[in-house]
Parts: sequence; C-alpha cells; structure tokens
Amino acid sequence: MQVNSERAEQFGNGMGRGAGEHTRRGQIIEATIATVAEIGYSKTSFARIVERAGLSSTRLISYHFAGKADLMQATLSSIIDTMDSFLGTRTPRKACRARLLRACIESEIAFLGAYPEHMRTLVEIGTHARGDLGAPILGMVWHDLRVGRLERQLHQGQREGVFGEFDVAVMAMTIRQALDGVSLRLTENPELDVQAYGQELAGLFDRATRAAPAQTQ
Amino acid sequence: MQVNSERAEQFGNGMGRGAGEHTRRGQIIEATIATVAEIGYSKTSFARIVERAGLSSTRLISYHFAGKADLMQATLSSIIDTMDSFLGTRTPRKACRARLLRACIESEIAFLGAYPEHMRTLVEIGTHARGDLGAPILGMVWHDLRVGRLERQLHQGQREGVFGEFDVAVMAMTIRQALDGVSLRLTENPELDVQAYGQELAGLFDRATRAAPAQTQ
Amino acid sequence: MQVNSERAEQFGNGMGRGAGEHTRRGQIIEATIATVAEIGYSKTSFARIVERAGLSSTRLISYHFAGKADLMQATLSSIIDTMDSFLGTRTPRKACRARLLRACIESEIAFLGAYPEHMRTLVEIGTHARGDLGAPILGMVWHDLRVGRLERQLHQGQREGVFGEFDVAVMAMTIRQALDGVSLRLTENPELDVQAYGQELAGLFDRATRAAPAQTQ
Amino acid sequence: MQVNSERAEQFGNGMGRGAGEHTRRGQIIEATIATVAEIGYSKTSFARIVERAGLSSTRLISYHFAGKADLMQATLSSIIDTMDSFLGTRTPRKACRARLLRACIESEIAFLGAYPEHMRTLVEIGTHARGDLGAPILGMVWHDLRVGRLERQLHQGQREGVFGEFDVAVMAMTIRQALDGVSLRLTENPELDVQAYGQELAGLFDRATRAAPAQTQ
DNA sequence: CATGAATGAGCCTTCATTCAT
DNA sequence: CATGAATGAAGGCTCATTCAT
Repeated sequence: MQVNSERAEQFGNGMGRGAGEHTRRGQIIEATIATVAEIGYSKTSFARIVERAGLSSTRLISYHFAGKADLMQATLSSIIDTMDSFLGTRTPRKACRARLLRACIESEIAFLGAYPEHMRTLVEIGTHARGDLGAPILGMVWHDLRVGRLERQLHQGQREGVFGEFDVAVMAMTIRQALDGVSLRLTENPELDVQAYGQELAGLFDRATRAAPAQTQ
Repeated sequence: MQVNSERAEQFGNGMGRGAGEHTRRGQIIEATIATVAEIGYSKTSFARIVERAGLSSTRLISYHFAGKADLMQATLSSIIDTMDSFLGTRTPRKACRARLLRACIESEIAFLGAYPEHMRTLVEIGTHARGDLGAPILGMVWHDLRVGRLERQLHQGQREGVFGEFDVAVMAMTIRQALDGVSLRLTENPELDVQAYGQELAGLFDRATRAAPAQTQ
Repeated sequence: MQVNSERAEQFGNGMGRGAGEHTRRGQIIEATIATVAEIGYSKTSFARIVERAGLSSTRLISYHFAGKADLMQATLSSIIDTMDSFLGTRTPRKACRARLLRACIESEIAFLGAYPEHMRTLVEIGTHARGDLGAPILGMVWHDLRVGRLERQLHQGQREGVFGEFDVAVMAMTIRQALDGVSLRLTENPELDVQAYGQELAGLFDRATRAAPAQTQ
Repeated sequence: MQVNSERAEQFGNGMGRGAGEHTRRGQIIEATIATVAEIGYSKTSFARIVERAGLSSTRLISYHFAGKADLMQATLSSIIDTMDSFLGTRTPRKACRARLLRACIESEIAFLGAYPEHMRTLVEIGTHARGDLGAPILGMVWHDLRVGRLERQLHQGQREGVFGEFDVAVMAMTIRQALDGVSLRLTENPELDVQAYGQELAGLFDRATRAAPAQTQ
C-alpha cells in the first residue's frame, strides 16, 4: 500500500468506514484515539501508539499512513464519522425550534457520555494540530465544523422569533466552549454525571437565548 | 546559583517580583510567555525560548530554573501576578452583587485585551502541563484558581437572592470556558473587538443567571 | 517470475531488448533512467521510481529485479544497448585514421544531444554504483567499456603514425572526462549548443594528439 | 555552542582555521573528509563519521554543526582552505604566461598527490551536494571556484598571444575534468604515478592551447 | 504476472539535562 | 553569575527487502 490519504479520501468517509472495521488502519486509529485521550496529543508518539495496539514496530504506522499529520487527519475523520452517525440517530424529527437547541446540546452530551475518549481526542487534535494540518478536514474547515452548525441554527431561530436578541457568533462559541468544558471536567472526574450536566447546560442556554422582557444594563 | 522551585515559592509571589524586573529570570520568563503564545506549549523548547530572548545557550535556562516544569511554574506564577495586580486596580468598590458578575467578566476581558499573550500562555500551559506539573500553583490548585473565585461569587449571589436557581459549578465552568474562548478567538483574529465581545458575554450570563419566571421544558 | 540478473545476462543484451520494449521491465528501466537523470543516483529510491512510473508499489520492482544493484545493472545495460545501436548507425566507413578521433567524439556528442538523460544516468550510475555493483557490466569491465575503446583506437593511430607521442592511457582518460564534462554542462544549462561544444573538443584533441614539431618545455 | 555556521563564516576561513586545529570541529571535519573519500558522499552518515573519529555519539556532530548540510559546507571550506594555502606556496613568481598553465596543472596535481583524500572528497561533495547546499561556498560559486580561475587565466593568455584560438570555457572545463580524472584514477589505483600523469597532462594541454599552424579538417 | 502487508535497520534531528570550569 | 561542551534518549521518517497469496 505505502501511504494512503488519497485512499482515505476516496473511500474513508461519508460511509461508516474508518476506525470501526477490522482493518489494520482501523486498529491503528483506535489505538491513536485511546492514546491521545490518555496522554494528550503532544506526548503521543508512534511508539506509544504501537505499544497500545500491540503492533510489531512503528514502521507499521508509517506504512499505512503518510506521516503523523496524515494519521491525525484520518483519526479526526474517523471520530467525526462516528460522531455523525451517532448524532444522526438521535436528531429529533423537526421538533419546534425552541427545543432544538436543547436537543442539540443533550445529544452532543450523550455522545460525550458514550465516547468520552473520542471527544477528548477530537479536541486535543483540533487544538494542537491546527496550523500543521491546516484547517480543512473533510473539505470542511475546523472552525466551521465545530461552531458553524450552531451558528446557523441560532440564526434560524432568531429569524423565526423563538430567540431573543444576541450576537450569534458569540453565543455559538460560548456553547461550543461549554460543551468542550464538559469533556475537560469528565477527564478530571470520570464519575461526573454528564446527563445532569447536560440538562443544566441546556437550561442555562435556554435562558440565555430567550428574549428577555427586561434587562439590567 | 542553581536556583529552583524553592526559590520561586519563597520570593516569587505575593510581591510583584516575576517577569517584570530586569533580571535574567524575568527576561527568560518574558521570552517564554511570548514563545508559548506564538507557537504553543508543546512546540516550545528551551532552544526556541533562547532564540527569542537572544541568550547564548539553553544552559542559561537550566541554570536559572530547575527544569522545564519549574520554568513553566514560574511563568504561570508571573502571569498570575501580573493578572492579579491588573485586576486589583479595576475591581469595583463593593458594587451591588448583581453587577459584580458583569464587572468580573468585563475586567477579565480587559486584561485579555491588554495582555493577549499572557492570557493565551496561561491557558496553553494550564491545558497542557497539568499532570506534569501537577495541579498546585502557588499552593493553590489550578482548577480552584480558575473557577473557584467564580463559584464562590455565584454562590454568594444565590444566597443573596440576586441570582436564580442553577448549578454553581456548571455555571462557573461555563463562564470560565467562555472567557478562554475569547482568547482563542482573539488568536485567530487579532482584530477582534474584545470590548464588544465582553459586553455580549456579560449580557449572556446576566440572562443565564437571572431567576427565570417560567421555563419551557 | 522472480527474475534476476541471470535472466538479464541471458537475454538482456546483444539483442535490442531492454528498456525499449513495452514490457514491465522496460517501463521500470525507463523510469529509472529518467529518475536518476533528474535527481541523481543517491536520491533515487524504489519509491521515487515507482512514483514516476505510476506503478502500484515498489514490490513490482523487486519482483522484476533481484534488487537495487540488479536494477541498476539492467539500466546500465539498457543504456549501453541504446548507445551502441545509435553509434552503430553513425560510425564512419573506415575513414582515414586521422579523422576517426574526430568522428568518435562527434558521434558521442550526437548521442548526448539525442539522449541527454541516458548519458547523465550512465555517468551517475557508473560514478556512484561502482563498488556496489562491482566493475563488471555485461562481462565487460566499467573502465574498459568507457576508455578501453578510446585507448585501442589511439594506440592504433600511434602505430600508424597519424598521432604523435603521448601516453595513451592519459589521453584516453582525458577524452573520456571531457566527454562526461559535456553531460555535466548540459545538465546545468540545457540550452547549451552541444554541436559546437563537440567541434571545439574535436579540435582540441586534434591538436593534442598531433605530432608536435617543437615543444616549449 | 549549539550550531555554528555563523561562527564558521566569522572565523573559519580566510585564515588557516578549519580542520587543522585540534578542536572538536576540526576533528570531526577530518573524519568527514576521510569517510567521504573512502565510502563516498551518499553512504557517509553521522554514524560512519563518528565511528572513524572515535566519538561517543552522533549527537556530537549535530552539536557542533547545524546539520548535515552545514557539516558538508564546513568540510568543503576546510578543504578549500587547505588547498589554497598549499597552492599559495607553490605558485610561481609571475613566470612567463606560457609556463603558467603547466605550473597550474602541476601544482594541482601535487596537491592531489599530497592530499588525495581531500581532492576526492572535494569532488564528491561538490558533485552530490549541489542543489542542496546551493552553489555558494564562501561567497564564491561552485562552478566559478572550480573552472573560473582557469578561464580567466586562459583568457589572459589569449590576449597576450601566447595561446592560440580556442573556446576558453570549453578548454577550462576540459582541464578541470582532466584534473578530476586523475583523482578518479588515483582512487582506483593508489600506486599511480601522479607526477608523471601531471606532466603528461601538462604536455597535452600545452599542445592543445598552442596556436596551431594548420589544421586537418 | 502481480499485489498487499509487513518489517528491521538506518537516517538526521531535537530534546532536556549534566559536567566541568 | 555565566558559559561551553557533551550526551543519551527519543522522535518521525525512508530504505530495500521478504512473506504470503
């Protein structure tokens, strides 16, 4: 094989393919997710990944991936695939807009509960590798991937009048950061009740987005 | 000299001493802040710092600091000192509690505007070096340093009835993350109007903390 | 197949077979010539050759050739075949000896003009791979292949009295190096007028080989 | 120290400093010369050099030199320094121009006899590293360094009428290649009588540069 | 005739640190 | 207070080659 990247873009995404299957690639990606989640991006080396995956040598990684950047890209793609198919199942049938934000937050929290390592790794890679990898993942830009959806949703809600006045970009970023914060908290304390945390967050942003009758300024 | 962390803990804080003075230590710490802010924690090495500071060899760093961890600790301390003295000037004279949150957010945003590198480095080190450094900084725990104050303030406000019902820990973490998010945004776009961003955030959390009359659930 | 050098020695030469045919072997050899000509012997790897030839994996090379040495041997053979058949066409019908040297130089220059890559690769491989490959190519020794003919021709000329007194080995080596020098120059400057260069060289060695009436010493 | 290059340019040339002194740098450069001369540029690695020099680890090289390219540059510079000072001693006191070419050839041959490894390494590095290192060595361009002097000398001779008509560039390149050829020959056969070879070459180019009365064409 | 998968050895480089003065 | 010199460990990557189908 000797390298991939093209191959990854050709078949790797859009469908479920990625880390899930029992390919070598998949095995390596899974080990990468676990490793990054545990020791962080910068301490993650081929050697550490190989250890965890029980492979013979680091050469196996550079055989299947064009390099570290390529491995991380593929890992990112795999995580996003997993996340998309997870969220796809739970997306509510066009509920009233007002509840959509709550649903959005809660489903992402649910993903976090189900795949805490994926979430942590997603943030780790995204945080560190930007600039090296450049922004584009799957043709989408990192920032757009993370806050773009939220922004569009909020904007739509404002136009429909279910939300009050606020800066969409700021609100979206704040939600994004809040969600990432849960991942951080969960790492510190694996016993954390993410369910409850999610509902609390939902309430918080429910109030923050609602049109306030009066405002102390 | 063969200084190390002891010395840092002995004299380094409480007073203004740190990066500010024209000591070698201060010079190194300043270069560290600038370097971490620019290229991130994990790419920051003694070599890079030495380059920026125009020092002769990395030996100078290991002479003044016990090691990388010690350097980062000292840098963190220096940043926090700077931050404390900056915020100390702007802390309002016991205004009514309701406005305190807004003041708190806006003053931190003001610091971010004045010292964007410090803020970015603070987050970078805190994010990456935990575990290596362990939590304690200046005898205080990292988490407590960053969200503890907020928690206490929110709790007090709730008891005084100026805030509604919400989970203090969640709210504090959300505010913390929102604030860090500004730093991230500012890094991506140095033209960002942090002032406006701060006011938007203040409004957002004003609404989120207020006692809501009814709630769509 | 598991072909190797035996096969190459069996069929590879004497007949036109080599890189010219539309075999896999030929395709690989052509790519090798182009690659070596462009990036030099030492930077040429199976990977680079495969890239240029558009093959699926390096396995194809090690399938058709016993190893790197074998590939280079075969490439050398192919180049020499091409060269021989090219020169065969242009060799003058036993002209007077005096003009033979000039003809020899000019025809080799003509080959260089027609196949610059072949020439460059010939020199590259010959220069770098000696020792690895050992001297023998096609049963002939590298040195003999390159300067032997010249030596024999010069020697013959001396016996016939058309040349003056000089050390045949030195003169032959000098001509050889001069010819290789054209290849070098051509690489640096593809616009070079090799025709003119060749005539200049012919004149130069005409004078150098002629019996000098008097000599300033 | 941690890197050099600047340092090398500052002190390294112009004076005798280089490989000669008993510095670590000098020791490494000497080992590099010997290694390249023996196994060729492309097989020369830090490991091989370290072996020969009896150093503790390859780290010593990357401590004293910025990288492989830098090491090779410094080695080149050192060789050229040695060569310059050697030739400086033997350059004749403005003899008649006609003998200058002979003197030039013979003195370079003498250098080759005295420092065969230096010569071989000079050519090896020059041949392989061009493009990587770029042309400039000591502010001079590789090509100019090697054939420029010859060209200027030949040109001057022509103007003074001691030489006949010929293309200066072609003649200079041919001499250069002839000289390099001696190095090649010497490598193959260390017993070679370079003195005699040199005189033969001198005679050869004496005839080639002299104004020929008539020319068989 | 061809291919995918795997592999051990080697490369140069960077890292934080220690030994002496 | 400072510096030059040295160093072992580890990093990512490329190389030619072999195994099995």
